[in-house]
Amino acid sequence: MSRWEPNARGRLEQAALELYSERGYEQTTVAEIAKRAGLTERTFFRYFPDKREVLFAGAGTLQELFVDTVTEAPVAAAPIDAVAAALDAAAAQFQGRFDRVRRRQAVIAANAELQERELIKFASLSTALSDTLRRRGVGEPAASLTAEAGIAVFKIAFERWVEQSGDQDFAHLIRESLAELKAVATGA
Amino acid sequence: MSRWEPNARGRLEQAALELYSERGYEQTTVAEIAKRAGLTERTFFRYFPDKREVLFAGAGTLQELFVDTVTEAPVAAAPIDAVAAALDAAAAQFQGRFDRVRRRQAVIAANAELQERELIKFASLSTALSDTLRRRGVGEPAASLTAEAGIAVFKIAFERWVEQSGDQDFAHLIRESLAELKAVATGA
DNA sequence: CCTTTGATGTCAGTGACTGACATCGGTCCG
DNA sequence: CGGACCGATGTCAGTCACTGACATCAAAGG
Repeated sequence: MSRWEPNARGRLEQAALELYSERGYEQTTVAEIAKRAGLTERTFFRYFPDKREVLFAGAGTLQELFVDTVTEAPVAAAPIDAVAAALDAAAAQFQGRFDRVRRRQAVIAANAELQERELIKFASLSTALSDTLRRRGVGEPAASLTAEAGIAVFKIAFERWVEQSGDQDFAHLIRESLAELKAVATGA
Repeated sequence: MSRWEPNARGRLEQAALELYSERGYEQTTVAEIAKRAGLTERTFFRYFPDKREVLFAGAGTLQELFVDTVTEAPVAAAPIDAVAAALDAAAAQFQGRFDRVRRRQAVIAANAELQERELIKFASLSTALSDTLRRRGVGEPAASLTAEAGIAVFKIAFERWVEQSGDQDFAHLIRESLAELKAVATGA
């Protein structure tokens, strides 16, 4: 028998999401999160660098998925299409977890600090995407612009997906937004 | 004779930029900023809601400029061209202040928290732009996508402008980036 | 059996930020 | 003129996010 309950990190994430949902992000102290997870405040900060990051554990995985998908796209694929493939792959990841994603998003939508953190995660995604495109031979500023445009499409499709009741396909919303971007960019 | 030195807000902004430049954002305490401005910490927080915001005083003005320029664009102008006009107007605002802008940007580039704040300012700009476009009759998701794409162009042109020695025209970099976005979006 | 290791706890800080209240030139009104 | 009021600032005490230093102790390994 081990000395401690297993999965401390997961318990902290769970407790944080619950408390942020119940009483709001600002009204929750780290000590309370730790207590609900059966740990101390100090231990919380051993797993997460700050109070916000506990909501963004999945960001690293998502970024890897983006990078891998772009890397593995056909050499002949245009940059924007390689990025589109990555967005589709990401959509598939989210598809099954609608309820949890939505709860998390409601917490973020209610607090500006959390929105800042979300934005920097998107920015990091964009940078990673841009780097990957450059490794495929895309120049600047094309790589950065393609990455930013792709993330914009993702953000807007994601918003729309979360807002509605869950019947619309995320991947479909992404394709729609991408088509709209192409139309809009050419001055339609 | 008035009871206090005038322009407390301006003195705080100046002191903050100096100190953030000299020893870095994290190594500077709000008490130090206030002291250099001849005020107390408490007064700092009466002018700025937090330690970061003191660097972003101009954001409101910039947003007004964006919104006004888009509002006044010819009715016949395509959404992306109305946004392009706003970017040009913004470029003109920055053009003369290269040194100060660059110093500020160096501070922001050195600290993740400040980057988060900058990102949420850009996001706010994007939302304002999107709202303005919708008021011009542009639908969704076209309005949001046009706004996001426009901000992406601005961000990337801005980066390039700040990185180089100041001889390249900001407005020119914006036009270049916008052209590149159009090319990239269509799958070039 | 003893040593080492790793996850956790304890404790004492620092600094951002807030609420409540005090201060005191300037201004305005009677 | 004089007192009431106002608004920018100061003072003070408190909360909470976050950090560094050190202690604890079951488990793993020799």
